[in-house]
Amino acid sequence: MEKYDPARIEQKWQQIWDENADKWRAKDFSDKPKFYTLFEFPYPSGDGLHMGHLRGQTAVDVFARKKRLEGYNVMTPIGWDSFGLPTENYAIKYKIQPSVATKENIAKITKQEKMLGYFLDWDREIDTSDPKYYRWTQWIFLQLFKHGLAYKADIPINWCPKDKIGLANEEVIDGRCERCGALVIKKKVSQWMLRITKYADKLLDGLKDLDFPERVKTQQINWIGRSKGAKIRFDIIPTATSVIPAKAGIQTSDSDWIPGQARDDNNGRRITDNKFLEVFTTRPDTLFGATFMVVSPEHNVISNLRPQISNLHEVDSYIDQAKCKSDLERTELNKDKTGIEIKGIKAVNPINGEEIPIFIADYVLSTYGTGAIMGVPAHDERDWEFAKKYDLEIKQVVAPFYTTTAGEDAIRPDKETVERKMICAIVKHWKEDKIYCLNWEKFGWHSFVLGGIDDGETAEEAAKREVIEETGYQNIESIEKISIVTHNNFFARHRDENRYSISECFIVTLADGSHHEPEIEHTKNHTGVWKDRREIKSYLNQPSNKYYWDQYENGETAFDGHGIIINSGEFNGQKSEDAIKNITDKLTEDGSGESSVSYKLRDWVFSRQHYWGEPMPIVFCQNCKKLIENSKLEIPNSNKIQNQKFKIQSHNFTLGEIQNPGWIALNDDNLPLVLPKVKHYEPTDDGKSPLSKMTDWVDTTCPKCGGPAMRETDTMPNWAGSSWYFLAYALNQNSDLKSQNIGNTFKEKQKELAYWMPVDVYEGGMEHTTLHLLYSRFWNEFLYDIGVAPVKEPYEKRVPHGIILASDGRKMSKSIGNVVRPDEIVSKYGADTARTYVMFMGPHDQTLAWDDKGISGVWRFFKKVWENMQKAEGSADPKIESILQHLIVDVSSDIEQFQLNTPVAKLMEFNNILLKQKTVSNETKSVFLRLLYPFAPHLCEELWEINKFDDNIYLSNWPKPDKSKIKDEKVNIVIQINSKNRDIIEVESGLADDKLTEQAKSRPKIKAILDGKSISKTIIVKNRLINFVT
RNA sequence: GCCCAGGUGGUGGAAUUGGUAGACACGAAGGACUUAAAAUCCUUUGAUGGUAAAACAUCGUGCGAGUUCGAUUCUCGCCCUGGGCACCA
Repeated sequence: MEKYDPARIEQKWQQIWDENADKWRAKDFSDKPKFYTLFEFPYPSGDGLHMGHLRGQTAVDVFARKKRLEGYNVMTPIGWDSFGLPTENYAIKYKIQPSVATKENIAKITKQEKMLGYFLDWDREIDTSDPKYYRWTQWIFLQLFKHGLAYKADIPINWCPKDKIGLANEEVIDGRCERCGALVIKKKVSQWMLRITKYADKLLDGLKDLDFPERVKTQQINWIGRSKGAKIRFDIIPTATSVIPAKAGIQTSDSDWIPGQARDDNNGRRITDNKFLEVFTTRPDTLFGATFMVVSPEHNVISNLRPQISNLHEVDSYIDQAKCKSDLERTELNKDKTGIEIKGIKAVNPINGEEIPIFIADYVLSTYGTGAIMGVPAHDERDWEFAKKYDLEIKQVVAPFYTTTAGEDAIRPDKETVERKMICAIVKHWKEDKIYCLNWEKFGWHSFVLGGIDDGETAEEAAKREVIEETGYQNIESIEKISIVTHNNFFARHRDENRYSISECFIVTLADGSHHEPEIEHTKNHTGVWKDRREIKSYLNQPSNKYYWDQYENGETAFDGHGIIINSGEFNGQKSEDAIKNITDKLTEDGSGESSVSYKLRDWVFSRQHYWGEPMPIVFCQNCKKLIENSKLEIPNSNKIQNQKFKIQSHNFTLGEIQNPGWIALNDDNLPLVLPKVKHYEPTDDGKSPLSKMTDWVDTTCPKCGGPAMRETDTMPNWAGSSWYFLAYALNQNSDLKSQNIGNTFKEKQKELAYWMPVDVYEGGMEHTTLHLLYSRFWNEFLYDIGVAPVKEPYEKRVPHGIILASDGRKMSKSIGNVVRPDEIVSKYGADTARTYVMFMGPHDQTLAWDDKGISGVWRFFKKVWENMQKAEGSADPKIESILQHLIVDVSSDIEQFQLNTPVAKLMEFNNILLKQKTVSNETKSVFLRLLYPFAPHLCEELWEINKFDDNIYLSNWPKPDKSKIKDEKVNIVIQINSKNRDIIEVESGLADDKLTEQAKSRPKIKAILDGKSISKTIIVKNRLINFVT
């Protein structure tokens, strides 16, 4: 027998598979059922493949190889996501053309891919930076534009004032430029945006039927963040000292628009009015509690009302400061809220006419809702903090409501309900860390001191009186109110009536221990007990008391739950749920608000001021701009996605062109708009893409009117190319899509698309859940709406993988120097070992720290497989055959669920059994090799050949279990007494309960323990355990 | 801070989804083979107590409570680690 030599056999089989690719590669319209597997295509960086690729791609290859043996026509395509920052930075640093660097990197990674022995559809290879590919990306962008889903807006970017370049978030470290360390500021830049928000509901609905892990769905749902509520308009009035001149110097334009959900109409324009401030809230029921308003620093109310603002200087400097902070820094809850009042104006609460101050504060983001909020400190935590800091009124309008619906305290419909005003007192010991509690023995209640408020008495007076009466302690040192009032509804057994209590809570500190025995009339239902502070939480069993204790212990906070409306005029007594509707209705009637839906999802910033990306196939034409603006054309307001044409004079304009006056799409025939070569890849001093320096490229003619026009010099973000690549694979464009008319080709390839889509399994990193996965679903749904994509949802099933950390538990990073690369392992142990070990390391969807110590285990495993599979043929051992059938079932279902560590363990276990055998039957060898094959294809292929089995293993069939070979088995049954393991017996599987009980009781050990005890209960779990409870 | 995960021996992990916790593998210790090393093979390996050795007993799945005959698994509260937070891919 030769030695196991992976280097030799891996090369040999890779060549054979390559030469016979026709036999296993995906074919359009094969007789076999199709199966489309997909992994996230790699970014061809200079570093080559990393561990994440190895993990993801191996999992897909294992799965796909099994599927092929099961008779599917499996596609596992590969391509390159090659536009992006790292290559551009590399180009700047080494003065190499990005396209050249990309080609080199692709060649390098291709070699690595082949070395790992993956079955890949190389005939479908794509490259996002190839003009043959990106002409389609450009075409899709134009479709989005034509359908009114692309628009220009002023969006802040990270700007390094020293280097004079825009920075990616990643390039900003602690608010400073990664390269030069200068403080980064926000600079507004006119950018292309995609209206993904218009697809928010579709993206939510689409999730329902998809086979995505729950956590992926939840994360997308939360990211989209749909919330129902109301828009409410607060009039703005001048304070006594200033007067607002009508519409003074106020302009309405698109550039005022801040992305988000603040729009009423569908054409990207915001109706700006200086006379009111619009807020979005999910809690219109708290409107009476609004005691101030806050606008974000970006809000246009500031620029619109400059003449009225009396402290402009202060306001402006605050805005400047806010520019330096990221959203993350601004919203950090533990940080001190900052803000200042805008003096000279006030807002009027539309529900009660109250005049309230307006603040500017950076904890309000311009990107969510309308960029302005009503401050309801009693019922919102952030507002609470802000109000505390700036000493603003806190007005409770919702009372926590505790109602008892079960048990002896449940409300009884046959009894009268009596409303009472109550107090609750947390009585503190004068010296020790103890609280005085009441134990209502007869009723089972544990509470603080409770009592009613008598006529003519204030709540505080009542609290003092009740404390003295009920506890007998005479001297109160201090009394302090907890601001939130609660409502409670329950059956009061001690009074035989339903009680509706409105309860206030006081913290009463005793001065000393001077004590008179309380009168019996006050204490007949309960006894008083001093409880240690730490025991209180578990001692109390009255919900409102628990709430008060929580407020006392952890400090008072806003009550943000639903409850009963108070201090709200005609809405008093309503439940929050009803008041939300009723107050919204009232506002709608008055014209000062309406119900509305808001999303956390924001529109997609689609521009980059960089070189290495897809050029935007669009030009700016002054003539056309004037033509459109002078036409005074009304922009239709429709939710439908349609490609509407608008005729102005002799020209047809698309919806996008009407919405973005002057911006004219290139004709399809002019695609691709090829990225021109430039001398320098650095952005210009004013932050524009290096393309802007190429005046002979920028200056062009308008495809619409033929007049002079300028090209857009921004490029698309890296996400663009990856948002439709799954369709590109199905298009199989390398075979016959050389030079056809772009606009029609998608339609001509409908059959191919319909055959392959949707992707059956999409494997990828958890870190892509909210961006790439959502963006690509958006594009696909859009393409579906315009009749290009055959299915609504592109991915049937999503399988996430966890990242592989370095052995030190940190992310692998070149700068730390803790990177391990797949190459190193392959060259040492071979591809089969590398593949199998990375599967064996741990559950596929979990984060793992790399540890190369374990590799030798897989290596030894394969050496033993090598020997076992070359043992002399022997007759089949029925015991081993039986175990083998279980192995088939287990390995099959594990692989199907992408649980790829356990099948390896089970195969090892079986191999260890074979180790003890002198001979192995051909049947066992054949099944075992096929089960191991997806993990270690080269090894199994070689052993298949050595055993002279038919054909090649890659053309064989996936084994099926043969039930007739499964023998009746013995099982071990644990005998427990009171759930403690006491003994274990072996019986035949499926033994009847009474026989098992008998056998178990007859065991001497069990007998001894059970002696003299009576068994109250016997619990039997089939084939697992028997438990005697005494 | 917000959203989503995870926490089990010295290490990576397993556990039929509420039923023998630690499969499989690494590492370590001892032994065999060898002039020696590597490779290979055999034995032991959660902790503590116990025994000459066993038997056996107690504890043990981040911490604290709860539900249950029984909890790594379910519920609540807390601590820690990782992923994402919109211009990295």
